[in-house]
Amino acid sequence: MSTLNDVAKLAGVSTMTVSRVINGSGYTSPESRARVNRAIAELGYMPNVLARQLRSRRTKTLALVMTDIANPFFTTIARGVEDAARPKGYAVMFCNTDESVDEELDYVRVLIQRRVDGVLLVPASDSSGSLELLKAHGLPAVVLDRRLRSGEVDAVRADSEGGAYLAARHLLDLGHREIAVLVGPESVSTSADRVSGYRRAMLEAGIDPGTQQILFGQYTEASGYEMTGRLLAAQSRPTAIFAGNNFIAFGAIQGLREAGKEIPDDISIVVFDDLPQGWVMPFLTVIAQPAYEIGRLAAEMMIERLGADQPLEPRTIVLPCELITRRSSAPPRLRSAKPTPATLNPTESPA
Amino acid sequence: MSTLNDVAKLAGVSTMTVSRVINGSGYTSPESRARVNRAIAELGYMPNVLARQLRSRRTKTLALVMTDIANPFFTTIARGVEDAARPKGYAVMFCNTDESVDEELDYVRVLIQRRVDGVLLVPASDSSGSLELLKAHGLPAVVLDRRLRSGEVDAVRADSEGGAYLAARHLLDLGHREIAVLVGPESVSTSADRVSGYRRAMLEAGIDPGTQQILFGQYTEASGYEMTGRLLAAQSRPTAIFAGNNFIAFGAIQGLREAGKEIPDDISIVVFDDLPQGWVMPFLTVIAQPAYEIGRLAAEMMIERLGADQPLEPRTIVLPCELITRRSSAPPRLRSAKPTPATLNPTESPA
DNA sequence: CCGCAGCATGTTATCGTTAACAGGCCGTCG
DNA sequence: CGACGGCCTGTTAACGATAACATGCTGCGG
Repeated sequence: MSTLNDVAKLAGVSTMTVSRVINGSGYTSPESRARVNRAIAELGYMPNVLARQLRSRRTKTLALVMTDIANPFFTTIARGVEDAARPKGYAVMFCNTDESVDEELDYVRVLIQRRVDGVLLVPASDSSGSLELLKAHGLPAVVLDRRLRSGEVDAVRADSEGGAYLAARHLLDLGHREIAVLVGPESVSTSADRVSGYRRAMLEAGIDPGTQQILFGQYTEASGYEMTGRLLAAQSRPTAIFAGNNFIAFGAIQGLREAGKEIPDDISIVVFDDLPQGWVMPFLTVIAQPAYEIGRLAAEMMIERLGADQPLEPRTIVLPCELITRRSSAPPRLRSAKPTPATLNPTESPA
Repeated sequence: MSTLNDVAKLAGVSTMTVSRVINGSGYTSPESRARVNRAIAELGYMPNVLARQLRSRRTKTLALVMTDIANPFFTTIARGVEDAARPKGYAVMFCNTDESVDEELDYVRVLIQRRVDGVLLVPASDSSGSLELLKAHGLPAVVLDRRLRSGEVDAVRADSEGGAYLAARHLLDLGHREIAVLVGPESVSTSADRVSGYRRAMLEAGIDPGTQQILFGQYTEASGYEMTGRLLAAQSRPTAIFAGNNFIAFGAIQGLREAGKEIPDDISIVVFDDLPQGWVMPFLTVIAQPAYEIGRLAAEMMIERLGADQPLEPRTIVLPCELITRRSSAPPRLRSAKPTPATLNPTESPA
């Protein structure tokens, strides 16, 4: 494996001249450039990225640490990150924590050891210590998707409270008065915020949220299924469900189907998070988050910070959500007419 | 960010002693160990992986370059690779080429520059030059899934010829005499081999493969759909289809459904590649490849080679495929009894 | 008492690159 | 003519770790 030095010898110049030609930095004569390029071609020289990174103290690498790489919401964020980072010469490492604080810390340690330039973090918990660890080693971070108590850090997220308000508002407008809520862990800000937004809409409509079923669980299909079971076993009979994310919705739909409930005839459902083509997409009424934008903006924020001469003040960006009305929500108790076959109707196998 | 040197100073020893304590190499007294560990804890020291890798000339990193990261066959291989590599202290970089030779070469160049220890490659083509480039820079490679003309390299793959033979044999045993074949590009060895195995079975059964429809396309859903269209437009009327991989099968199923063909009543289908739970899985008769094993063995082969004192001879491992009979294949023209609802019946939304 | 093996530690050079600084040459301007 | 600024190149010293070798101590056998 040839080195800068080999190239320099062959071209009859110093290593610095070779380095300057390769990086296009400093002054080089057209003549040197030609000789160096010829030598590079002849040797099939490839720069050693490790040495470069060690010396320059920059790896041109960002990391995206997220809680569930199987969730289209996060893969969409990942695409946004990558699309913003690549053109600026940054590589991206993707890390999956499965909502585990320990995994998150393990990854953060690895990232520090690899000297990534910055970390984009979807925190598994408010108190993992990851941010402190990063700060202690001088790595900048941007927090994605979730709020943290400490505001001393860049953050990009969607307006969960506002989105949930839209969802509840939509169901109220349709005439629903008993609206159950199924969300993730109470300790995760998105859950809390989505419940807040829901509460605000209910209060505005003159309904006491205390009379409603609000269940906290996990952001998983299994948990959605289980919560739906509890919902249906209870006394009250909600005419609509607000599902806190797409996976909870899958579980809920499965549970409702098994219980013989038709959507939206027997029960309406509105979901936080849209889904890409090929999933259950054309059916569900959703609150769409600008996932791609969240990823893109977070990466841009990070890169801007890395390029800044002096330390920047922490910034927070909150993006609005959008209600997309489809066929899973309708006025309550529409027992007479059946506008659609009313089952899930998944037309295509995913590909 | 503290360094070995900082730790050494604080502990009152030399950097080498610290290095030895951290790596557990050479002799160290319990006393030094204690002092060093205390200093490490106090400083929150984390080793600089870049410097370590540069000096030791090993990155403890493998790369898996594959042609379609969305295909469960390859993600299963990836799991096998990771599970074999992790316990031995190797990290794995995953690279997706989308069957493009240019992307493949780009990745190979990046991997050389990053000085990965070895590359596991699913070649996009027989003649990309990737292997030559790797060899020129002294990086060992293992070729996965596909045959290459040059046999001078480690290789792990499934027995496509034998698997295809099983598939054809199965359909012949059911009584089919007109069996169409839809596969990927003729230039990819797996396509060629699957057609060979099919041919052998047909000849054995006294049928001239020349009378059959054998279509080459891409290993994609779109191509499967398109080829199925051509199939149905032709004169001959196959009673069975042998699909060269899972995505081709998806396209074919879609095409058959649109043409009003029921599976397996009107037409049987056998597919190369099994699918994980949650897909169309419990329905399709498949030739299952030991994907996980392919990945695991390839990684083990590579790690063995990296640890060997002297150069090893190139080795090739070919693993057998398995026929798993399910509901998509049946005797031809069973118009009378309908044992199943006979449509695809996808029960669950994927999660 | 000497030599040698086993333990423990330190010194020096190096991995391959770039940052920082130091010229040297040429032309131009005061 | 000397100073100065734009070009071009080279030298030296890192970046943070480990390989290789050197050294010094202890205890044991001959």
